[in-house]
Amino acid sequence: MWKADRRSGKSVRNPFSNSKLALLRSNPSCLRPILEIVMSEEATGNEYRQQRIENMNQLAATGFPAFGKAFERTARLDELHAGFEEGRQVKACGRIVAIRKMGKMAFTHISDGSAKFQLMVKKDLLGEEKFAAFKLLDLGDIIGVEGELFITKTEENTVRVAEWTLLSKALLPLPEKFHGLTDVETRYRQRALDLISNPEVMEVFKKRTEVMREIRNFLDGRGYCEVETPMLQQIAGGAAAKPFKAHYNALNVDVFMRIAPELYLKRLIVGGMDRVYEMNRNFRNEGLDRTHNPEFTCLEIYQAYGDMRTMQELIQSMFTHLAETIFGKIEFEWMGNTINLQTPWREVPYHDLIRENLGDGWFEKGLDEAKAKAEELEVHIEEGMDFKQVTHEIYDKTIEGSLIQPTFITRLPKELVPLANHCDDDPELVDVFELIIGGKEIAPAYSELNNPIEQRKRFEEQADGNGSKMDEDFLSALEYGMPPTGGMGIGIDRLLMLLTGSDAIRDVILFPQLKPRG
RNA sequence: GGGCCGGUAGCUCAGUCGGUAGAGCAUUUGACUUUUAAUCAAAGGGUCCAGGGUUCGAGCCCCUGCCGGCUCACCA
Repeated sequence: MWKADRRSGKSVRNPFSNSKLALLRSNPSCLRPILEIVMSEEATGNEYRQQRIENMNQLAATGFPAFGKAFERTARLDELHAGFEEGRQVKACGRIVAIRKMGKMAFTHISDGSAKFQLMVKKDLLGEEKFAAFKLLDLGDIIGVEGELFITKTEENTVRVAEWTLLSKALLPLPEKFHGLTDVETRYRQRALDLISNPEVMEVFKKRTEVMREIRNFLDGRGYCEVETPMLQQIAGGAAAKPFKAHYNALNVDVFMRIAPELYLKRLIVGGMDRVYEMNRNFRNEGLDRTHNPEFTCLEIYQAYGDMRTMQELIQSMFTHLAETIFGKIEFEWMGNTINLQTPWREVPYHDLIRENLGDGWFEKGLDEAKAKAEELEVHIEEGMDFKQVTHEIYDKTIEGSLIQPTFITRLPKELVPLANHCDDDPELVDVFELIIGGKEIAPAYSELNNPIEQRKRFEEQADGNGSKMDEDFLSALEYGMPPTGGMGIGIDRLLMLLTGSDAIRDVILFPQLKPRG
């Protein structure tokens, strides 16, 4: 009777194979759960899930309940490999990621996210019942085992299993073992599956954790103090970007997810916190592509009595430190280029870079000549752009992307960077750098503007008559006096793309933003 | 937003000229005590992204939509 699936009318397999019948004979009470499932109208799902539920019930009936309790292991699997010692009795656990069953023995690989480890299960060691039950395990199940370490003929570290227990039953099948999960959409939507079946993905995210920890170590070691400033802001300042909007009921005010922590960190500098940094999420209500996610992680650092040069030294030391301590190398492959982080990095003033690429006489040219050159380079120029804007457009579209090795662009025109101090020798230029690596902007740094009158003026220009956007609290903080300050912002996700050789920001963010599935 | 490409079994992918829906892995059954993409034999498994249209007949051709990838543009 259980052969008939009422829903489809199709036949289903007889769940009672010979080996299973052997189990049933020894414990007839296990018939009940099997029948409940097989006969149940609720028994839905695909063939695999159905099969695994049957296996689960048979395991439960023979003394292996499907969802166990905490398991005290001797060590994690990577530690087990590291401290391998033949003959040692150990307890180990993990998810079954490969299984090779034979008549009276089986080999299995378990993985706990740190490493894989081979298990050998033999009938004569376990006894008939426990061995038969072991053969009911499915790929993906999580088990704990106890046994002796030894090395196989093929010289692989292995546990000879004397006891085992089921810790968690996997009801859904894992992706194919050889190709893993490659469907990009499924990988992002079901990151857990991605992590289980693609070890290199796990590796990237472990590196992410290490990098963030090491950044903190590095900065803490230099006396920088990590702080947390508001994510919910009533005025979204510190950058020019569209914010996400929310409403705070208790105060009946609209609030914004922050687009940058800058204005709060500067308040702390005013308050006397000498060296501060914040490494956390920013939110920008903008497009989504290979290098942009609406929430992204940014490291902002401010140092009182410093300037752009302070930041220049800091970022070179920090990046090479990360490269050497975490990755053990100084060269990285990224987006088809080899990038060498060996310091000192090249520094070139903006105007020199332009002349280098567009000719010595570039800044003597007129607007029409510049536009003609833009056209020649297939750079689109908007109506009404002036000479500086045309120049910058050409820079943006053709020069920046060609700077593969780390390059500091300095002495930018003040129009491009409204929140920085001007250069001592030229009020038209600002004392900043933009760090370009692999043709991508990685970090800007400023000698911060600390003149409150000038700051107010620039805010007013930026707000364009919309007074409600002015952060008056910040301006009055500045009026109490902010020391000369060096500041820098580093896009952590992009840094991680570089260090891990990832081409897409989604590959370094665990749960990237996706459209809802229709 | 524009252009191009894609969505077929749990996974990875084929699918010819429009004519019975295919393979490998996985699953099930049988064999198997040193395997490791185990092996050997057999079997089962499909909302061909969705909805329309053309046609005697559509996975395939046409239209619309959804989701994704690449790319260009925009925004910063």
